[in-house]
This record gives sequence, C-alpha cells and structure tokens, in this order.
Amino acid sequence: MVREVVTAYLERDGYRVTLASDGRTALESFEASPPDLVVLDVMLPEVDGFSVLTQLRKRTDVPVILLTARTEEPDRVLGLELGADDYVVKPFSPRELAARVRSVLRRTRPTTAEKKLQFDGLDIDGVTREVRCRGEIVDLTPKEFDLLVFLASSPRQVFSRAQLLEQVWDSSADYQDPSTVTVHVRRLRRKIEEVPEEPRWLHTVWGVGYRFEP
Amino acid sequence: MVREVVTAYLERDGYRVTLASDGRTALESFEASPPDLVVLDVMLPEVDGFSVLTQLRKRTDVPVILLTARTEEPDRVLGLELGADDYVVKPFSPRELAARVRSVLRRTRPTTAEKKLQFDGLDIDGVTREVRCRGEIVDLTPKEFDLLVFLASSPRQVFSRAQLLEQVWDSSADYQDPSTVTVHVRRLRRKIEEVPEEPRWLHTVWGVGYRFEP
DNA sequence: TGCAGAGTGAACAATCCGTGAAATCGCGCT
DNA sequence: AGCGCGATTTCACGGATTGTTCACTCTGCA
Repeated sequence: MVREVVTAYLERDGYRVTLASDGRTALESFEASPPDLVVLDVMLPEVDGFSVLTQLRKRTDVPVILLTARTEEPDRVLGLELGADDYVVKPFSPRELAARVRSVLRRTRPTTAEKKLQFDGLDIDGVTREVRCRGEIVDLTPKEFDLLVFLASSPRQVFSRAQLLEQVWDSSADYQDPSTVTVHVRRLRRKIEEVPEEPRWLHTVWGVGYRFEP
Repeated sequence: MVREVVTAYLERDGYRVTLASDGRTALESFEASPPDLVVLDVMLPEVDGFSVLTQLRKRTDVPVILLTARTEEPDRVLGLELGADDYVVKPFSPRELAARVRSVLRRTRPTTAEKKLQFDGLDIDGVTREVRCRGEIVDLTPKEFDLLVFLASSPRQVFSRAQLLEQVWDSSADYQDPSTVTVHVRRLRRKIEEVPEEPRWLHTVWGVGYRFEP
C-alpha cells in the first residue's frame, strides 16, 4: 500500500511510474525501458537492493534513491559509496520522497532527463540518438530521427507537409517537394511500426498532414 | 570541536578546508575564494543557513550540503527546495559527512573527481595520461588522448564534429576543418581498436558525429 | 464512380565518411 | 637562430549511405 501512495504522489507531480516487485524484475524492467530515476528498496525479494544498485552502476548512470529501513550509518554510507544519489530512511512521508525525487532530478537533469521521450513501447533518446522500439534498438537515418523527434515532441498535434519541411528540414532550402516528407514517413513506419499499413504512432490525417499518437 | 574533527576527516580525504564561524563571514569567504563545495550549518550566528543558501544560489551553482539539527521534515524539504544538494542530520558521524562530500562531488564534478576511466579491456588514466588497451600500454598523442577522454567521459552520447572541435580543441580557434576530427578518430581507432574497420569503441553515427560505446 | 491526396518502388542526386598523402605547425635540440 | 622530427591540419578523391525526385498505384471521400 506504500507503493500506491508513493505512486500517487509522484504521478501528481507529473512523473510516469513503473513498479517492480523484486530485484530481478526491476532489472529486467530497467532494460526494457530505462527510466529517468530509480527508487530502490534495500530489502527486496530475489535480489537485494545493493546488488541491484551494483548491477545498475555497471551499465548506467541513472539516478538512484535508496529506501532503507535501517537507521544504522554503515548501510547508508555503503549505499552512497556504491553510487546511490540519495537515500530515504523508512518510515518516510510520501511528500519527502517526492521532494527528493525533484531534488535529485534537478541535480542530474542536464545529463539524463534532457531530451528523452518515452511512450508505451517506444523510447527515444536525444542524446545517444537511439530509438528503442518494443525493446529492440532500431537504426534510423539522421532525417528519420529528426522527423520522429519533432513529431513525438508534440504528440497528437497535426503538422502539414509544408510545416514539417520548414521545421525539420533546412528552412533556407525552400520549395522542396512535399512528397519528400511522405517518403520519410513511410520509411519511419517501416522501421518502427509493427503493421506499417495500420500505423500505431505515425497517423495520416487525410488532406492535412501527419500526427504522432502517443 | 565538531569542526576540528570534520576538518580532519575531510583533509584526510585530500580536500582543502576553509572554516567560517558565522553566516556573514561565510559569504565573504566564499566571495574571496570560491570553494568546490559548501557545508552549511542551518543554525549560524548573524545570518542563518537558509539565508546564506538563498544568497549563494543567487550567484552560483556550488554544491551545498546542509547540516540540520532538527529532524522535522519541513526543514529538510525546505532546504532541498532552496537548492541544497544534500543534507545531514545532527548528530552525524564525520565518516558519514565525508561520504556525502565524496558522493556530491562525484555527482557534480565527474570530470575532476574521477580521473580514471575503466572499461572492459580499456583503461584510461587521466593523471598519468596512460591508456592501457587489452593489457598493453598504447602511446597516444596529446590530442588523441584528450579526444578519447572526452568521448569516454560521456559514453554513448553522440557528439558532432563541430561539438568536438569546440570542446576538445581550443574553442577560440573557430572555423577549423571538421575533417581534423575525422583524421584523429581514424588514428585513435588504429591505435586502440582491434579491428579499426569495425570499431568496438569509437562508433560513427552517420550524418551526426561520433559516439563512445562502453 | 471519379478524383485528389497518399502510398510504393526504384532510379538518381547530394552528402558524408574513410583514406592517403602532402603541407604546416610546434617544440626541443644543437 | 636554425634544424629536425613528430604532431597536427588540410585537401582531394572514391566508395558508401542517405536524401530527393518521379512515375505509378492505391485509397478514402463526395
């Protein structure tokens, strides 16, 4: 029930929350769709929190907040030495945890949270320019990537081909063929849509343009 | 006497410590010679800690660790909201404070705090400027070394040639040939890659730039 | 059913990267 | 100061990838 309350608080602050009930699934879930921050209970079934933290640190710099029931100093120091960014001692108030999350994200934002778009089954990382689609990395060409990022940055908003040419393409290179956009959208669909003929994300708005559906 | 013990611990860790006995002198001392990190007691004579923090935040992003005697949540949350990077509740052990200092500096100063980069089969020592590749020391020229360190310090992040020229080369020396970067990357690959044609570490991101894969 | 707009495939054009080699710079040495 | 050598930068070319165009087909709407 603690999880529900905490989740509610975080979602009220505008964060998307994913839960994992033990260390193993936490790591799997992390792989599948890497979050911007991890809140980690030291006492977890299957794999304990410290091990999870060690595993995480081997491959990523994701900010981690430890939840620890023990008030003894060694645990907290150990956590920080292992690379945790902060810890909260149980029992804690949801408000405090939320404050910590904000604080840690504020500190680390320039490197991590920046330029990351996440949707259900589609992760776009503006820093590494990687796109992960249902867990698998898909290779996009520069223009394909730029176009996808532009559309995904304004979900549900419809853009005409002319608008896209102006925004995504070099605006100086005027009067290009709008069908250029069409072709790129098609290639994007081939790469990220499960059924390109019935797009899940890249929708055609007949007579107008395209729209990204989150 | 707490101050002496803490100072001793921090100096043992290699930090230089400057003391100030009240808020006013703290701010003056900060102006005179800005430190890399501030440990701030909330209860100070003359000007209290929160005011000092607010003043500091007006002009700098220096990492701040708060010392607070009160265990009530509002104070801690207030501190974090005001822009503190961490806090320690009194009474605290010097060891814990030292651990916090290390942790905060590690987060905020990845370039100075960690001068050693280690990857699977590739060790980079920023102090001796030695690079060890699959056990063997490889000789790098200064520019080659700087370029490698820069890329390896932000693994997986893509940098354009222009960015690399700006960051690794003298930023004042504008308008250099981007192919300079290309050539240096090539020579780096020749020296550290097992198969330079299929790089393990130095990846080309077509149309964008280069990326270090850990 | 007609028709404008959207999708398809393939050819063509532009761009970018890797390579080799030559030119220039920087710095210690005599 | 002049020399010499390694480091760095520049440049042109070839091949590979990416971007654009175009003719054609298909689809949704009146």
